[in-house]
Amino acid sequence: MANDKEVTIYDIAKRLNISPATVSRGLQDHSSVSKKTKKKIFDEAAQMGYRMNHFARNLRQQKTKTIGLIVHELKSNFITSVLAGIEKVTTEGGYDLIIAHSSESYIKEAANAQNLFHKRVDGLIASLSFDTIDLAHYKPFIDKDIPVIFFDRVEQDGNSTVVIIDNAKCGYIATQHLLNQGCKRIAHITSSLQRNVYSQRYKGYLDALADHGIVADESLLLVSDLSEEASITAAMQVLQMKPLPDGIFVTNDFVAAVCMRTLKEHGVRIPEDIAIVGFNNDAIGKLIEPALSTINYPGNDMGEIAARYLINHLNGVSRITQTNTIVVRSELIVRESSLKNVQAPHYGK
Amino acid sequence: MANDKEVTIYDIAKRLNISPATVSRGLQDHSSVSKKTKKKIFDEAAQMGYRMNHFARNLRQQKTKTIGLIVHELKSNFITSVLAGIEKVTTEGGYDLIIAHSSESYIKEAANAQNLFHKRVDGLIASLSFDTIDLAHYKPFIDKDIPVIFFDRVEQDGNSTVVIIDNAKCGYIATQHLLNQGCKRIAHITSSLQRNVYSQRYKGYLDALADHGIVADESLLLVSDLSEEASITAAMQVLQMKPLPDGIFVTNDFVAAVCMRTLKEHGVRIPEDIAIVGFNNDAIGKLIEPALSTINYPGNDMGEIAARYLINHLNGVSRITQTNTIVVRSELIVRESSLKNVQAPHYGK
DNA sequence: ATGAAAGCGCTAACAG
DNA sequence: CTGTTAGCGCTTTCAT
Repeated sequence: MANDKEVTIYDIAKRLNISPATVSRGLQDHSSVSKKTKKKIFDEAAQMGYRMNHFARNLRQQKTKTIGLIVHELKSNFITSVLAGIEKVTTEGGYDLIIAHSSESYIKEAANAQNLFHKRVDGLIASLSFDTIDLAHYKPFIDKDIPVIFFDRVEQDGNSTVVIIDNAKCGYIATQHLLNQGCKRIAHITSSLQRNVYSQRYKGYLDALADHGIVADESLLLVSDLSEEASITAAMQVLQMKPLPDGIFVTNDFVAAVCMRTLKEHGVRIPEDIAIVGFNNDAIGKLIEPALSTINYPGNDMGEIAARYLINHLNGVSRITQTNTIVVRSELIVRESSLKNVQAPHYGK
Repeated sequence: MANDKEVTIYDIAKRLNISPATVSRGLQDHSSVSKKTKKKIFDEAAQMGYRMNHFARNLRQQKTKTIGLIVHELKSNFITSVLAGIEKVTTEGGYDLIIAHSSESYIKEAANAQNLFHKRVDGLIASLSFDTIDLAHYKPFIDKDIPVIFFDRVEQDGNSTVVIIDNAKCGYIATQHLLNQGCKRIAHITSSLQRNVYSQRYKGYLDALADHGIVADESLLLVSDLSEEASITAAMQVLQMKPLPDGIFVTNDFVAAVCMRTLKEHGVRIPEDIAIVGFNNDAIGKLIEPALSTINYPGNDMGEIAARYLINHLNGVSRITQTNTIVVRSELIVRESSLKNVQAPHYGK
């Protein structure tokens, strides 16, 4: 039975001796169709194995019921969590999701944006690449009133709706925690300061130092990409520092884990010699030794929130422009890697 | 300029004083349109900001240019790799990807399959859930000649095209490696033996034992889900075993890492007391101590291969039915967690 | 090499 | 509450 003709509303209409319009309305549960006919329609549709043709509908309605997602990288715990959250909400809302990833490249990001624009997504969710320097490639969406929501890595120009955490605050509390542990000389390993997430965390770090009357030392700032190699390099640079730092705030748990390994291989004791705080609360944090203190923030929720806002906007439930910045909760999780003088607690286990 | 009317081929045709049909052909680079007109068409299209309406095209052609993907879980390093591979190939091929995840539930998997069927995907790629016991929900696809490719977690009934690794061989070499290290009493921590991947690995484990003249001890087999809690429980069960095993083959790196942590907390030395081999080559393997020996296999490639086969089939380049089983390479990576008596090498670093 | 015309399946005025 | 009708934008015979 491979090549059955598809069943259309006309076929249903014919069998029931009613008009296709009524079938269409019935299928949409339109209020102006009698219960009886509706039931007949649904039964017949099920019986005949009817499947809606979304293309005809979309063509007619000029809607795609599709949301585009642009991420900088798929192979990331954080992004995967966000994705899961988005997928949940969009599926519930009856939207399809087209995913594009830019591998941290501005060029690819722009190409993806263009592609999704041509595919006519109803809305877009995006997180920026490392080297994305402007938002020009999103302009076609803005011009056509297609809503765009950025999350995590965003440009805070006040013109776009963004879902973020308070990165400055996180940087502050992470650094403050290290200071409270008695650290006096705290290094910061991070990534491109062009991206808000990293520059804000850096700002929080600087503010915390300042509030503790410590003059920031630029040579303690290490910028790199987030690869394993770069992380090893960063750790080696730390080892060269004289005097050695007594604390490091790292912008990413994976990088922190690699650094810790490298430092330990060179005889550095953690946290006694150097205390470490990471960022993201990845699963590895609880598996390495000592367990990694980190900043926890809910990727899943961020995805759900971004998607929910977008869909509400599309459904006319709420207007996006009214809420420009959504800040999601975040918190410090203290584990052994940063506890200099106290008995290790068992948070987050 | 938010509400410009969309540019259609009619608009282009009017401006150029040619017929829409010619524009359509020109845009498709059809051979029966002169170079000159083609150029004019392309220029005008670009100039006017024309975007193809995929719905009209799909409606007309009765194709969706969309591929469905059903996975058991998104938050998995392996799945993410596969996804990245699939995304790459489908994007290159001009296909959209609709992703659905079943959270390891047969019910949800079936619902997702139905949904994608109604959305009329041109093809489907799927990996089965834990408790999926039959393939009935894929029957509508088969009946309509919609190609389905399974990967990793599959049902090898000989009727479907599958992309897999040789799990039995992997189980064999992992176990053999432990035996070669002098292990005599090897436990196996795995998951639902209903799924091919786990049952095959178990088979490999049994075969290796048999080939070394060791009688398998059922009490050394621990089946659980792959959660952190279950992994701790499994480790505790190992600790109860008398005598203690001297090796464990674990079906998943994360589970292995959690087990290792738990065992170490209870004073077990690894690899001296118990040698451990994991599976998947996750990033954590290189970050925990001792570094985890594991089986490496290429998720990315599996994704690319599955997607490529599907697309080739859809494009009529090759017929799927001719190649029923594609086995992807896999290998043992030896690290410190399994090296009982030799100096630790630095493989896989 | 180009044009005319029909139709993919659905929805939304409008009319009753 | 139901039917009639037109049209969304594209492709594709069939003609020329």
